[in-house]
Amino acid sequence: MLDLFKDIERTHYCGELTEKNIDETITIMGWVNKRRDLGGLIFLDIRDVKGLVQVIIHPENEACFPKAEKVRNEYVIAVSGKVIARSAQNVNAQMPTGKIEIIAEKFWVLNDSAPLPIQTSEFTMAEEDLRLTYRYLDLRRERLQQIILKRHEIVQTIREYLNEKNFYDIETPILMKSTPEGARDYLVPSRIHPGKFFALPQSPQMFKQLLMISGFDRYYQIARCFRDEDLRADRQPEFTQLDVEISFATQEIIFELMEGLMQKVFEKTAGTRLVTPFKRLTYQEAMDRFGCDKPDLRFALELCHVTDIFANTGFQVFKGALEIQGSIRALCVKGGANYSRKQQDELIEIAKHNGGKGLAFWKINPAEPDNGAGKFFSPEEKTALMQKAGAQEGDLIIIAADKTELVYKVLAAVRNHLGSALKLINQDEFAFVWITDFPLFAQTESGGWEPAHHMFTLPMNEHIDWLDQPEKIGDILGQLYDLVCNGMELSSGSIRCHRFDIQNKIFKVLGFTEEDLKEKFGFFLDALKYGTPPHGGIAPGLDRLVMLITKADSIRDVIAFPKTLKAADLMCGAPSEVPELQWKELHLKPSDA
RNA sequence: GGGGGAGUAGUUCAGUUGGUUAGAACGUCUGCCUGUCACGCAGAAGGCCGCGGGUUCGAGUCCCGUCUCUCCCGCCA
Repeated sequence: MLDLFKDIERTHYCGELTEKNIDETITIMGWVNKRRDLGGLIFLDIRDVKGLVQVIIHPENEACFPKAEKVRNEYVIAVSGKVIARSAQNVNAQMPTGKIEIIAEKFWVLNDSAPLPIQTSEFTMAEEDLRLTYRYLDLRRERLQQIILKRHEIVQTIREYLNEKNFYDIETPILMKSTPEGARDYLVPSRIHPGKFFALPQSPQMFKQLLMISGFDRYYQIARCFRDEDLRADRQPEFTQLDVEISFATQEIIFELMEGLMQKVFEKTAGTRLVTPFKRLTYQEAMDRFGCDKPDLRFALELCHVTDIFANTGFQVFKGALEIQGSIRALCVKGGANYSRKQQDELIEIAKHNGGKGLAFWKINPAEPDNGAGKFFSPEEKTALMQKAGAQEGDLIIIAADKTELVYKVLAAVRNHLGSALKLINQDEFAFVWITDFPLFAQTESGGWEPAHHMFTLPMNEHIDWLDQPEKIGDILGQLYDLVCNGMELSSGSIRCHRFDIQNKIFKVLGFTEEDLKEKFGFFLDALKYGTPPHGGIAPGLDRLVMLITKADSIRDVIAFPKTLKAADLMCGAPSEVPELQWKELHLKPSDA
């Protein structure tokens, strides 16, 4: 019953046929998306990557009709026929090709199909595990096809832009040396070197810097990166970054380049004109106003600092925060005085979930001034609080008091929740903001220092001398910057440390011994000695960019073959066990566990 | 490592206080149907109720364990 595939030539894509093709005889190939058999007349919706078109098979056509009666959904067929206009009452306004249809003249069944284990219509969506097990079928879903094609478009636009700006696309190794940077490495055992391992790159960081030293002054790569950490809705173990590095770069040069890139990408692929230059916030400003370094600027709702107002408070919770040198900060919800107990409890849950102990609430209600935490506030405190928060009758004030770090975290989470709960967010907006002036180092629990972002960053010029002053280390700001959009960290970058002496000092602050340095970074420190140009770069996360543009809420939707939250590939069954012979060849022994 | 949600037909789900033969829709199969487009009508097949224990006269339902998917915290320079 199947026809051999020969001497058939596709002339058009289904989804690209329009009224311009009327009266043409064309040949399409694709999948039977839907069969509607009326007994004496059969309609087939044929699908290809460009879309759907309706084919009619009349019973008078004795060559086609018996075949069309036998086809089922997802059979692969080819049809030749004439494109005709649909009569007015038969136009389907929901369908892009709904004004035309094809009268079948020749009909080939190229392949059959077993009934699908998952439904791919827009009306039902299988559970995640099944979708991932049959990913190649889930990818037939219109929405996913559109995203994957959009991703292609975005990548093409990026390449076009960077090529125009004289950037070179250079590949860097996937098998590289394990280095003690942030995340856990994916390791690959070496057969030829017993007991030794390659690591998959967490990013091509060192290679791109080495390329600057070689003289390729403008580099980019659509680079796959690997991190063996726990997953999230926006985190996969392997993901893609647009890796960019520029010699003789300043922060301003990089900002301008990225603003131009985003503008072009959003204009071409999202149909949105972005306003540049983007807003800028220093890290400290972002923390003070929004409680986090990736604020969603699509809505206002800012934190306010009210520690001073409660310097002499009698309220135990606030007192406790003051005693541990913490702070008291507030959010003012306009018109929030009608917030129910249940809604307040919901916010408290969010606070607890983020490590907080709770929240204090006070509704601005002159008839009942002592509601909520208000009964612990003096009249002066109330006046000052209202003034500082810009609150008026009918508003709700939400207060967190704790270690400052925790207060930020809790209120940032509450703020984000309120943003969507109170529908303050314009879903069509893209609110870009640069976050700058990050601290270079962060204190570890044991009192040492670790890189706040990464260890190859140049401190602010005026802070370079502080590397020699232990008491100043925590105050050193780096030439670091993040590009944030709608509360999502889209890119991270920095001006790198091009001088051997400074880089060496940074490593010392981080507590590397001479031996460590030689062993882990010897080649890199060596390279810095041989004429390293000042340079810097940035690495936008491609997956997140695609999520943003396609409004996908899971990173799985923007990657053709993603992994589950446990970093497994359900379709091929990876990771998998391997024969004992392979263990031996790789000089590995099964663990006792 | 920790916390929440979910797991019942091929798929999405319902399943009351623990009580006869576990239901619906979609899909599949059969028949009818010449303008359908989530086609319609009539009928049929289809179940290890995730898995393993336990309580009980009796478990999809209660208890314990375990696996998987998912969301979040930790983690992710």
